[in-house]
Amino acid sequence: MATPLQILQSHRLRITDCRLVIIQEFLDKNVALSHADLEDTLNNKFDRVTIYRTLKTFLEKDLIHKVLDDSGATKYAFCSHGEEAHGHNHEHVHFKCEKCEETICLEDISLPAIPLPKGFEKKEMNLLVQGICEKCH
Amino acid sequence: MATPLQILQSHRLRITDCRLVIIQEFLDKNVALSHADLEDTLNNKFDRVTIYRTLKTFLEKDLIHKVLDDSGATKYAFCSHGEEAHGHNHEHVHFKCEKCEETICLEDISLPAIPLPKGFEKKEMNLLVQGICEKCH
DNA sequence: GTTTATGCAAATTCTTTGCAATACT
DNA sequence: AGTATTGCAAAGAATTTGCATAAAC
Repeated sequence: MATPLQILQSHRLRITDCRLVIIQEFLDKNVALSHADLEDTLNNKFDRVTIYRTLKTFLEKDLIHKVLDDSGATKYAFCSHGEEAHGHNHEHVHFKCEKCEETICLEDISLPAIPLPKGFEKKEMNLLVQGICEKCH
Repeated sequence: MATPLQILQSHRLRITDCRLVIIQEFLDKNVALSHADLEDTLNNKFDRVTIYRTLKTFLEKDLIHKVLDDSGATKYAFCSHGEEAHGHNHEHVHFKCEKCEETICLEDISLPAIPLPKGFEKKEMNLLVQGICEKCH
């Protein structure tokens, strides 16, 4: 289990407070987080803009990935360690609870192959399941 | 095949130019459209706000549904006729092309059941496949 | 010392709200 | 006539950009 420091180092990113704290957040909460979520939690410790730029950098370095959401807010989740290991796993299954609004990655669930029409080439698949989560039942 | 007029009537919505034209757009282009897409096509024929409100109304009446997208823009697609017939089909498969950026509904493809962990209850499923579409190959 | 990240201000874009005028039934 | 929809103005989110300061390497 890598630490925030190790994660930054292995991605050749400069070590800064903001980056360390945001990675820690993703590791602690195991849910998808939006910019607003982070801003709330970090409670003005860092500038709004810095958080945006940190997320952008992490996205570019494949440290986090976008999580689909129909609420309009862009959410991000930490890329799991399996993904880091062998390049990238472009199959994501997420579950969003309609009550608590939390989105979690269902990492153990693998997506079956989808038979695409002729001429279509798949690069990435994202499945979003919405419903009621275990905690809210 | 229902006309825009018939569609509005069957949903007990008032017949207005903006609504007719937007439904026609959805029927013509068979792709998911964002507010900006509509604004561009309708080229200032209707106010920005009116388009927002029309989309909201159509969403509430289940005439259109949100299409997941990781670009930040909210996209909408017309609900197919099958859906209208028996309430609502909450399983959507969409394909988004990374080149032309178009998103189409793959209506014929059905989603396999996903085995969720205990305590999770599924209400809706959305699969977004990204890659290269037939036209862009 | 050089490069990169941060904070602040401000600009853009996206979306919603209030209200009077207009169109629909 | 009565109710719902539209357009305009303006407010409110969400996100991006520029630039000087500060921190990382």
